[in-house]
Amino acid sequence: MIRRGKLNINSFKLLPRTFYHQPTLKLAEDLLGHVLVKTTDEGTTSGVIVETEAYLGASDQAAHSYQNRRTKRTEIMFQTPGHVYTYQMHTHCLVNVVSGEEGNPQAVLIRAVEPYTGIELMEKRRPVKKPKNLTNGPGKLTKALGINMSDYGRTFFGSPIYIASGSPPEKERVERGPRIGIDNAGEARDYPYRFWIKDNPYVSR
DNA sequence: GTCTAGATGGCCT
DNA sequence: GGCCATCTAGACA
Repeated sequence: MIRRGKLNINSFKLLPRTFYHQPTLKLAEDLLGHVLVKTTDEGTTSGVIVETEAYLGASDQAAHSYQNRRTKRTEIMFQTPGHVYTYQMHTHCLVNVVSGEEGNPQAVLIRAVEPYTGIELMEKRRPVKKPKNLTNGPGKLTKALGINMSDYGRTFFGSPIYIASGSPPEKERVERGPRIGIDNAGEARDYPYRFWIKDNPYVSR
């Protein structure tokens, strides 16, 4: 059970690096319920991961690393799992967890989180009328948590951006379906690589 | 160098 | 539903 309200951030328990060494689709599902944390000069904010998408690299037309395309941007995807892959999309920054063993450029996009700690700071960074609009999208959550391109290439274990152990949902609370916003990715458009926690109000759609 | 499309979000009608 | 901000990676010349 995740505790609400006041909480000592020192009680966050880092997920070990071994956690990231598993098949990308399983990692995408297993990340649900864990806690994405970011510490900056302004303070610490965190959110429970409630929606993810897997990008399977070489064979996945929707992935930046399709056909093992190796560029300055995708370089980090070729590294060991657990690295941070951030990139700019229009006016926003999106955050991914690098997956797949070294040389296999896969990743998991974090599409939505449920605000957990540091909510005041998040609201200061991202004033919203409806609470759920704080973090119910990949560009929204990065702004609320203060994640940006300076996080590119870090790891999720032992840096200002990390993932702490939370409480994964029951298996029957996990839903799966096609990814969002990749209409021009050929047949990859319909691959069911998106995972989310059923009925969670912070899921993007 | 130039051009284009994009794993989005906010505001408009 | 539509429009567009804002900017960079990637392709091509």
